[in-house]
Amino acid sequence: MTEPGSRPRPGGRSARVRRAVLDATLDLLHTHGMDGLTVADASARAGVHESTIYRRWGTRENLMIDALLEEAEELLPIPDTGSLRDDLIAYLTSLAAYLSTPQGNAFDRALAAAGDDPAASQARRQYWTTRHSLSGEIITRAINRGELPDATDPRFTVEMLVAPLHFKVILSREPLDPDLPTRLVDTLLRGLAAT
Amino acid sequence: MTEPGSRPRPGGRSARVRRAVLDATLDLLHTHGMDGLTVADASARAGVHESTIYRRWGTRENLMIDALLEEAEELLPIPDTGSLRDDLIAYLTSLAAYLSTPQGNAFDRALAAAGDDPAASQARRQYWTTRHSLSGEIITRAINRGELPDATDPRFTVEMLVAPLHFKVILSREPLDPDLPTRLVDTLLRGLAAT
DNA sequence: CTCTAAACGCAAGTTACTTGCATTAGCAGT
DNA sequence: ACTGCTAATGCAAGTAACTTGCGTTTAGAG
Repeated sequence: MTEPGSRPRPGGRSARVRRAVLDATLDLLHTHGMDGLTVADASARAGVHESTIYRRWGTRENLMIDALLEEAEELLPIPDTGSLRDDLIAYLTSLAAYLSTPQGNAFDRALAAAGDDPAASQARRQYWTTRHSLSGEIITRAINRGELPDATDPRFTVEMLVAPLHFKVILSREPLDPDLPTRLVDTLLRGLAAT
Repeated sequence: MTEPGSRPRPGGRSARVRRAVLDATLDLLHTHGMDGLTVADASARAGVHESTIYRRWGTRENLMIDALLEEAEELLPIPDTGSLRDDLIAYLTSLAAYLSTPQGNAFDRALAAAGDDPAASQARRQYWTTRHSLSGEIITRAINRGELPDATDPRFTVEMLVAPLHFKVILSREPLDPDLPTRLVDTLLRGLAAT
């Protein structure tokens, strides 16, 4: 055996069940929306018992997060226009568009509503780690082009820009204004005092 | 009668019940934390039936929000030091301190987890309206002192600063670094390009 | 081909939340 | 004060969400 003590079983039935459940969950999310998703429905559609889902994912929120994770990755490509300002505006615009869809909205709110159990914590860590490393490239490239000081913190900078979008989606529940990305980027680049 | 059709009954029993329930809820939040609060416990401690709470508040989250609303107001005073930078840093510091307490943390997460029912929507609107009008004064005063351009949008500006704090509390679940307020304020005031 | 244990199905149980109905108690008008 | 009206509450039964113990299946190692 390769691993002493535990024998994970990634291929075979587990993988089949996982895919079936995630596909069923995505289907239901697309048709009924985030509030219309129940674990019972998802299990029935996946041809799997309800308790299987609860055992693997723990809560409804964790299931939603896992199902929407893959989708989110590919819907948020990292632009590379050669200009820091354009890169940032493009990135924030696609993020705003995603967060305005039912799926993106559901993903953000599920991530916010999920608890601190191990499954949710790991999903959170995984998502933000890959997201930060991807979006951080925009900043790193700008530093290499000489557009930003060497000491610029990629993660801190990106968070200052994306946080207001998430804030409106999750906390104040306001629609995202189309020119919000541009305002955010220009304000941060120029500083407040500039006219 | 003053209002045709409906007769509100603000004084008397309703008010007594409301106070008793909110006090019981706050007590339980302080002792058991946000996850330890159940509607059954709160109702028992308030000497009120469980269904009364569900009828008045609808959900556990709405009850938590309502109970923590008053507390939040007085814990976030608006500083007036005469300097924009100092005002902002002081404000963000007190906000960060509040969000780091179990109560502040619970309040933010309850606000994020609450749904879109009328009760929750109204609580949200009320909270952010008063909060924005209060914190907006920092910006307005700075404009009047000539520290900022006349066209500066108070609400937009404050949101750019507070959003990263809420983001870490709700979405990434990271602790708030003590010098985060200073970094945020200085970055926004000077702009990214500055060294 | 056999053996083992992780993953699953099943069913019963617990907890959270909802709802219809009878009762209580503010408030208005006398 | 006294009386009638009705919103707000208590009570109890019901529904739905979630959990758990146990027997069964099945992927994978030897």
